[in-house]
Amino acid sequence: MLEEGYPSVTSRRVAARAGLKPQLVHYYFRTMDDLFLALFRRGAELGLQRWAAALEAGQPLWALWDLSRDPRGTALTMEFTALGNHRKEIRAEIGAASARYRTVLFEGIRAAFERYGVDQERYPPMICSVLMTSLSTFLVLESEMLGLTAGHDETVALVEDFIRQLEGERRHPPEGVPSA
Amino acid sequence: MLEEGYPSVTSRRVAARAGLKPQLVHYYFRTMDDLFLALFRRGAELGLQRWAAALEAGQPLWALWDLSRDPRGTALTMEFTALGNHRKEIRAEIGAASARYRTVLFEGIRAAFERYGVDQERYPPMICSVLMTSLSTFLVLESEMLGLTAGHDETVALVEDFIRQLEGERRHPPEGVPSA
DNA sequence: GTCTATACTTCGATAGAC
DNA sequence: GTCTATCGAAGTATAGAC
Repeated sequence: MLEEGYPSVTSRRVAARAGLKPQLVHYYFRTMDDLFLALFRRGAELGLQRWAAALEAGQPLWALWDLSRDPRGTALTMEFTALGNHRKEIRAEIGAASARYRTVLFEGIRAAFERYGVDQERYPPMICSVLMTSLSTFLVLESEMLGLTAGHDETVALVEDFIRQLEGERRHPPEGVPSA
Repeated sequence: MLEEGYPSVTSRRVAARAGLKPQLVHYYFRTMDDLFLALFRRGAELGLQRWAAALEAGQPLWALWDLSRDPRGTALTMEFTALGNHRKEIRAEIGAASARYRTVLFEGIRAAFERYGVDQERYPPMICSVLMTSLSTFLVLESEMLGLTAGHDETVALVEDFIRQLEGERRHPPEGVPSA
C-alpha cells in the first residue's frame, strides 16, 4: 500500500504475498472494502495505544511531536484518506479515528502546559494541537512524497526550541524520523 | 478526479464524458500517464498565474492566504500527489511545481514583510511560508475530506488577526473558501 | 480452511478502415 | 480525426469439491 498506493492492493496480490489463492482473501474478508476497513482499524488502534503511552512518558511533548512526525503513520493516513475519498464507510472510520487522535493530542498538550505553567491564553492548546498536526503532516507529505525540504529545518527548529524550553533536551531519540 | 479519485479517471470514462470513443483518448495522449501529466501541467500553470497576480494586488497577504485555502486546488494537489506516489515522472513534475509555488509564496511574504516593516528575525518569511502552506493544506484536507473542523476557526483567526494587523480588513472576499 | 473452476467486468492499448 | 474491431491483462466475487 505504501509502495504503490491503495489501488495496487488487490485480492490477487494480497494472496500472492501471503502465498495463498486470491479466493481466500474473499473468504476471510468478503469484499476488499472489508479488508481495508480491518487493516485501518488495526493500524489506528495500534497507533492510538502508542500515543496514549507517550503521554505517560517523562517528556510528553517530545514524545507527541516525534510520534506525529513518524513518516509511516502519515503516509498510511494519506493513503487511507485518498481511499476514503470515495468509500463513505471508510471515510467515516478515518474521520472518527482522526478525531480521537486529535483529542489525545489536545489533552496531552493541555495537561503538559498546565504542568509547565504555560500561559494558555497566549498559547491555546487547541491551536497548538492543530498547528502541530498540520505541520508534521505537511512536512512528511512534502519531504517523503515530493522530495522537497525547503524551509523544513528552520520550522522544525522553531517548534523544537519551544519544546526544549519546557522539557529540556530530548532524552529519547525519535523513531522513523530521518535526520532528526 | 475530485469526485471519485484518480483511479476512476479511465480512458473509457474520459471519452464518455467528452462524447467520444475511448480510442481517441489514446490518439491524443497515447498513454493515460501522458493525459495526467498534461492535465497537471495546465492546472499548475493556471494556478501559478493566479498566485503571481495575487502579488500585484493591494493586499498580497490576504490574497495569498485566501488562494492557498481554496479547497479545489488543495484537493487536486492531494489527488495528484497520490497518483505521483507510484509514477515517478508525475511525481517529479509535482515536486517541481510545488517548489515554484513555494518560491512565489516566500518571495511574496518577504516583500510584504519588508514593505510593512515586519521584524524578519522574529518572523522569518521562510518559516511563515511553510507554516502557512502546511496549515492551509491541512485545514482543507481535514474539513473537506474527513469532515473534521475542531480547532479550525481559532487557528484561522490567529492567522487572520496577524494579517489584519498588517493589511487591515480584507477587501476582497475569498473564492471557494466556505464560511470564511 | 484451502483448493479448482469460472462468470463477469473493466481496463489500456493497437490495428486498420474511412 | 474518428470510427469499428479486437487483444490481452487484471480485477472482484461466487460456487462447489476436498
